[in-house]
Order: sequence, then C-alpha cells, then structure tokens
Amino acid sequence: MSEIFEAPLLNELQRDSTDPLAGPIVVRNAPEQIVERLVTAVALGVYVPGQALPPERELASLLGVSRATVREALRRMTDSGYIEQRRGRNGGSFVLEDWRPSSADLIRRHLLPNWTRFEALFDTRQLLEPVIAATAALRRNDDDVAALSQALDDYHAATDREESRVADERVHRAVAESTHNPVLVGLSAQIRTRISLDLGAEPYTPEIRRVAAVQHGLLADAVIDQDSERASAIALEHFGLTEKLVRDLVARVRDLAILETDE
Amino acid sequence: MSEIFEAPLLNELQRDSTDPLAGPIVVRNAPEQIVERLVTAVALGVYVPGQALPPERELASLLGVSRATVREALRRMTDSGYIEQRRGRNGGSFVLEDWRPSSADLIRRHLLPNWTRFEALFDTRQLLEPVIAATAALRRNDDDVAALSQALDDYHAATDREESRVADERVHRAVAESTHNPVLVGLSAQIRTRISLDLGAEPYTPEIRRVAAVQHGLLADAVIDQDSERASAIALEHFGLTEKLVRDLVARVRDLAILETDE
DNA sequence: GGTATATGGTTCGGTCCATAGACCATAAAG
DNA sequence: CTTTATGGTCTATGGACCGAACCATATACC
Repeated sequence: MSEIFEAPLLNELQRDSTDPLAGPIVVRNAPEQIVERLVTAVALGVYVPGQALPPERELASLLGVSRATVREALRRMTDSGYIEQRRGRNGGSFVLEDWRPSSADLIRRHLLPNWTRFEALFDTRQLLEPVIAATAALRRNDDDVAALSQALDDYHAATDREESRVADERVHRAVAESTHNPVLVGLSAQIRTRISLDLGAEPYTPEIRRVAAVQHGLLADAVIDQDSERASAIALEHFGLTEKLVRDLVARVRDLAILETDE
Repeated sequence: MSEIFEAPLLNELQRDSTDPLAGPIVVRNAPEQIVERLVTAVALGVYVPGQALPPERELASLLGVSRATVREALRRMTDSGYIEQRRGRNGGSFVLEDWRPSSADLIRRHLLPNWTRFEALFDTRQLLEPVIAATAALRRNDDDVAALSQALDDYHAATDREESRVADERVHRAVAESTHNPVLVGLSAQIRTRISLDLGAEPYTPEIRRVAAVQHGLLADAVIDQDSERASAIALEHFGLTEKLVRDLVARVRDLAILETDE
C-alpha cells in the first residue's frame, strides 16, 4: 500500500521548502546522475588524477544502466575537460590532472551567484560538525580508533597536495563514521563534497595545511580519548577556520572583479 | 564549464555513501516526484482531508509538467486510496480522511524492514534539533517572535487531532525558520515529514498531546527569550520523548507480530 | 429548465531517452 | 601476428513525457 513512498531520503534541499508545490519538477537524467557520482568519487579520492575509471562495460553493469548511457555521461565529462578517453588495450577513461578549477575565474562565475546558498551550507557545516565530532567521541569503538589512527598516519605521510586532500577527506570520514549513524555520515560527506567541488577543493595553501594538520590530529585524539567537549570545540574551530579562509578568498576575488572591466 | 554540477543538494542519502559507485542508478519519474510532493504537502498540512488539491491543469502549470503526467501521479494516489477524484464542476482531487495508515499493520509491513534506517533518522533528529533550537534562540528576530507566537496560539486553539498535527508542524517550522538557514529548515522539515509519513503522523494520544503542548510552549518561550541552552535542553527532551514513544509502539507491535501466525 | 462552465476522462501523434545487442577501430599484450 | 581489452558506432525497440484537441459530467447561473 505504501510502496509509493519509497523516495530518496533528504532530497530536493535546494528548493524553498515552505511550499511543497512551488518550483518545477526536474527529472534527473541517468547520465546526469552518473556524472555526479563519478565526479563525487573523484572528489572523495576514490579515483585520483592519472588513474582510469572502470571500463565502460563494467560501469554499465555496476550502475545497472546501459553502456550507451554510461558513454553519454563520459562524453559530457570529456567535453567539460574532466577526463580523457583513450582507446585500445589499456585504454580507458583517465582522470585529468588539475581538473579542479580553483581559480578566481570559477569563483566569479559560480560562487558569487549562489552565494546565499553557500553561506547556508557553511553555516550548516559549522553547526553540524561539532555535534558529529562530539557524538563520535561518545560512540567510537576500537575499530573506529584503528581507522582514525590509520587515516591520521596517511595524512601525515602525505607528500603532495593531492594526497593531502584525499587524506583530509578520509580523516573527516573516519570521524563521521565513528558516530555509527549513516545519515550523519552521508550528510557530512555530501556537505564536504559539495563545498569541495564548488570550490575546487578547500583552499590548501601550505600554511593552511600546517594548521589543519594540527587540528586534525587534535580532533582525532579527542575522539579517541572520548572527550566529546574537546572534540566539539576543535571541530568548531577547524570549520570556522576554513569558513574564514573562503570568506577572505571570496572577498579578495570580489574586489578584483570590481576593479576589472566585466568580460 | 561547471554547469554539470547543478545537482540537488543533499540527495541520495539512503545509499551507502562510502563507495560512490555502489548501487544502481534510479531515474526518478516525474509522476513519482509529483506524488511525493503532494503527499508531503498533505503531511505538512497544506491540504487537509476533505479539501481538494488544485485542478489538474493548474497543477500541471505549477509543476511545469504536462497534464498527462499530473494525471498519472493522481492516478497512483487514487489507486493507493489516498485521494478521490470527482468529475464535473466543483469536482477535483479530494484528500480522503484517514489516509494515514497509522496501524499496527503498517508498522509491521513498512517500519520493521527499514528499522535501521529509522533509528538513524531518529538519532539524527535528536542530535540536530537541539542545535537548531539553540541557533534559533540566538538568531531569532522580531518577525520570528511573531511567527512563533502565532503558531503557538494556533496550537492551543486546535481542537481535533488533525488541527493539532498541522499546528505542531507549524511550531517546529517556525523554530527552524528562526535560524534563518534554509538548509537547516529543509533538513528539519524533511526529517519530520519522513517520520510523520512513515508513521502515519507521530503517535498522538491525548496524553502525548498534553505533554507536547507544554514542551512546545517551553520551546517557543526559550527561543523568544533567546535562551539557547534552555531551548537546546527542551528540544532534546521533546524529541527524546517522541523517540521513546515510537520505540515503545514498535516494541508492542513486534511482540504482537511474534504471537500471531504470519499471514 | 436550459445553457454555460469548470472540472475530470480519453485519444493521438510527436520527440526524446534509455535499452539491448551487434559490430567496427585501435592499441597493447602475448 | 594473433589475441584481447578497451573505446567508437550503428540500429531497432520500447517507454516517458509533451502538446493539443476533444469527450463526459456535474454544478452554477440565468
């Protein structure tokens, strides 16, 4: 009887949710969704630049979709310059280097128009992550401790920017997973992905990496020590820092945009 | 360049988000989404039993979709027994009474199989709502105070169960909106809707209504007084109460299910 | 009573999306 | 130099959604 309720959980959050009938229905194409998943996978570090995605036939089977549909998704990513497709044996769809457009140009084109949505996202993260950290500290078990330590080690072993970014992602995920609440894990991951994607990774100057490294260590330690208050405080500080960085960055770009003549 | 990123915000949260490639791609039909919106609208009290939804042609234009598609959605809702369609002038799609299947039967069929997802939802709500309440207390302005007072008045003026449920929804929404963060408003509303839908409204025995009424008043007062700690504490207690009620309910039903022979 | 009107009910042709499967082209492995 | 794993191309089929017209019915209004 209620089979028609099997709907996605926390969907359509960009709409003004005060009137459920406002706004058009958008059917999300299969290729569209596939692009989103693949891009997310790269953003989360499942595939790194230079690496090949699974072959088309395998993707089709993994995603329960025809090969033509997978190809359409990959075509769009190729067109947008995010992957490169090579033929022949040992061919495949290879993630390109530097496909994150973390330039002032991107910020002007994408970030400024949607600025209010962004502020809400950052705000939500800063409210949510301390709770997640505190909860993680209260609920973490031995497996979580192991995962946290491992993620931290990887983080410190990271040499270049890309490795560092992937390790960063893993630390935050390990914390979220220590809550043992899949909804929270998903929320945290999606907010991170969204911010990371739109920004072209969080601003990762060497200086930031040093500060973040310390904070990650403190955060993980607090969770391991089951000190929920400290975990919460550190998370608040950590995400407050990244928010401040983005605000500074945007402010600078905005000033630049005012000085320049519009293209 | 980045136009392919214009994707829904917090989507696909039911998937295991550790591997972005796991799980099939599901294209969400237009009718499917329309059903979801209409059902949500009723759950939120935009339309009450006995009332007619907008005419098909108007819905089609509102939702930016063809009339055939709207009709398909309404057909499904009719088939499922949620609305009744009447022809002729003054006809329309009328919300049926008692279409919330808050029976032990529903719980056995729907709630028990998805129990882990449900626990995560409740858990998330209990973690999130105190933060929302506290933030609302810190940020509420005079308009919010007016909205809160109005919602509270409506709540106390409510006579029957249905009115009470609608007013309940409005109180919680007024609190969420006092945070001035649309993402939080959406999250809170969607968690509430989902729980309410799957449960056939939260368990609303007269006794609960009395306790909830008091707590709602305290919550609104705390927000109005800008006392974030009290707001947070009351929210924690309030949602802890509803969670406990559901757990008791389910436990009772589960016991019944064990005693009965399976159909 | 009769007519106008607002609603749901039905039908038809068109377009686009996705599927399934076969086959071609290419480059590397063996 | 053959095999093989990959991407590239084509065609046929089914389904979803659209747009628009037209039918059926019950009420409002004259």
